[in-house]
Amino acid sequence: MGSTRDKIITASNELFRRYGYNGTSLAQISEASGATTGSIYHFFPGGKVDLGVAVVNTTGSIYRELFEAIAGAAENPVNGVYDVFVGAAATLEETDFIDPCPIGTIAREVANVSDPLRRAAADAMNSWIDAVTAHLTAAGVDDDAARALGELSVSAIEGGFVLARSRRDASVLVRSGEQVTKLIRDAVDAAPLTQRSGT
Amino acid sequence: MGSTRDKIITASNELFRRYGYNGTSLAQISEASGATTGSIYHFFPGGKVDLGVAVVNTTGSIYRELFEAIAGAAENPVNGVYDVFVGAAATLEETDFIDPCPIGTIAREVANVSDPLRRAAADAMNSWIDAVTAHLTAAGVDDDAARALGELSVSAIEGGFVLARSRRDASVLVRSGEQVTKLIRDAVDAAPLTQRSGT
DNA sequence: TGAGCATTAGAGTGATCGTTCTAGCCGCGA
DNA sequence: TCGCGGCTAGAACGATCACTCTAATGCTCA
Repeated sequence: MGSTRDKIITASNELFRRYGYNGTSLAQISEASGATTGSIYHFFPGGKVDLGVAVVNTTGSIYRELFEAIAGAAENPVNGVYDVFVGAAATLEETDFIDPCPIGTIAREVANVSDPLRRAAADAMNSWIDAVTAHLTAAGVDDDAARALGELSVSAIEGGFVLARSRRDASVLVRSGEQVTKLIRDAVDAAPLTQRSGT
Repeated sequence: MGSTRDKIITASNELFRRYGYNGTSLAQISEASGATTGSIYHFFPGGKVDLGVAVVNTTGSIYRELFEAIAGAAENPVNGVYDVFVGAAATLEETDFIDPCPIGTIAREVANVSDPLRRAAADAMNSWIDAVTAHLTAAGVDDDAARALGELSVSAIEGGFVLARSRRDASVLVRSGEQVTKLIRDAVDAAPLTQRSGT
């Protein structure tokens, strides 16, 4: 079920990443998804904004799950976030520097114009920060410190995308990941031993 | 001289920050600047891209000088970058969360579409990183470490703008500034005493 | 004053924008 | 077989897009 709807969201996601939100037309989305204008407005009665919100919500959930999968597979809690930076850099190079994240682009374009889109973007990024915070508190870091590191991680990745795509060189993400990891290591080392988990 | 040209660039800068690059029309720029279409194409024969490049170059220089002014006025080398984060947060709140930086927005929108704009954005951000690097090496930090911290600073600020504007809460910039400052303090403390300058 | 040129004025171009609308298709329950 | 509602098809709408073009203006320097 929802196959046409899914195709519309998937096509929009890719187009937004490549051309931005305002830079993508519904005609492009129609052609790329194989859905007609009628279908798009059937599933997204609010038009382009409705569609944008759906893309942001969907991508937000996917990336949160991706973070949890990567961080969960890390050999130790300190390296979980670093692995995400490295993975993002690899993705960027493999896709010829297409934006890996439509949310940051949409947020910057329309944060002052569309409240629904702004809120959806905030919710998505907050959910990532929640995930990083949970990951670090599980390693014994206190909540405030963990959250500050989560915010820095998300900011550094989103900002790193801008820098990496402009330069057409993703290595900055790896270097920023190393810097953030230093802070995470210090925070984990400072945690009371009794609260630490993991190896 | 260049008064009309300047007005066009200033108006475009403000509109790009508020509505994005693709979200701003030449008609809006014409009205906001008081210049006619003819004048815009007289000064920017390449049209919107030409204008965008000029906005990026101009803003890039201004922000580089602003960083140097703020960092130079800091009471010690460690706090220079932190003061920039705090200043950015204050600006964001004073302007009702209008994007302080048109360059990040333009870069994300058109990095895969317009090479001149992509390169101009890269040049601007690289010049900021050069400035941070120079600031830190003057405090004795070795060049590679200083550059990595410069890259993280610019990424964290650009990414922080996305997060702060979506949340309509600029405090994340202050917290990220604190985290980055920890790394800078460690780097300065690790520098050989003979190379340190400042108090 | 008058020639020459940078600049401004603004109507007009075809293309494309997001959106609306009506007609028809399809599969399923009775 | 019929009817109905979810879904699709795609033409059409007015608005607006980036851009072009021809004239006219105003400033400078002789």
